[in-house]
Amino acid sequence: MNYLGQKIRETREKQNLLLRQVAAHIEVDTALMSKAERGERNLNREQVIKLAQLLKVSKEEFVSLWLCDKVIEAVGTDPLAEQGIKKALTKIKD
Amino acid sequence: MNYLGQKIRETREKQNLLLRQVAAHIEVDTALMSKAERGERNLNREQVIKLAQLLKVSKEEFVSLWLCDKVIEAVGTDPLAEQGIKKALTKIKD
DNA sequence: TTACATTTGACACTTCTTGACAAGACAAAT
DNA sequence: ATTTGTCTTGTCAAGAAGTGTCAAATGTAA
Repeated sequence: MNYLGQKIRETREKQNLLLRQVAAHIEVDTALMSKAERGERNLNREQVIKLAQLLKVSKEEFVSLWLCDKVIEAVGTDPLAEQGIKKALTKIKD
Repeated sequence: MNYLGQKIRETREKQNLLLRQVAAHIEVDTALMSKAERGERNLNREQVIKLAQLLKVSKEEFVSLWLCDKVIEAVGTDPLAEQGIKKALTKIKD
């Protein structure tokens, strides 16, 4: 499960781009790109932004999805996940 | 910055407990407990729960603060942090 | 089959985390 | 001024986790 990865794959396929091409654009191996799309590996902020540019999606959308995935990974499957996230949202607004 | 750590310290001091005592309760070094209260080291879920019991605070409060800290750490100081957290909150409700 | 795209597992390498220890800073009391 | 007790800081080694690459395996279409 990985929202950004899904989005990247979906967008990439819509534009008939190969993993190889997308991987080249951020200068990583195709294998890594494959893993990133399936949520097996994480990308860094710079890579996410470059991908947004290549795929002509707003940087904001990709970066916030990327952060979203990080948040979800941080709370895992904890029963109190929702409360934890809510608390973080409240605190961060200061 | 670390909300759970602050809360632990505050509660511990109100009850006149020493770092040493609290540390002993979760079987860690005093130095580590000191760092945990100042957000320099992380505790694990079990330790957080044990501390809640010792300090007579609800487990839910401590665990959700602990998750809150993890979320905030995950998004860092990213300008899109708030959006990322909001997105995660939406997605997690399914 | 052949050709090409993607996935998988293994690997080296680096960075992060963990718990432990010793030494230092600090304050209170004598 | 020295002792005592609490807390903090820096460092260390072992283990865990992350990063990117390669080669082999799998899938897919002509």
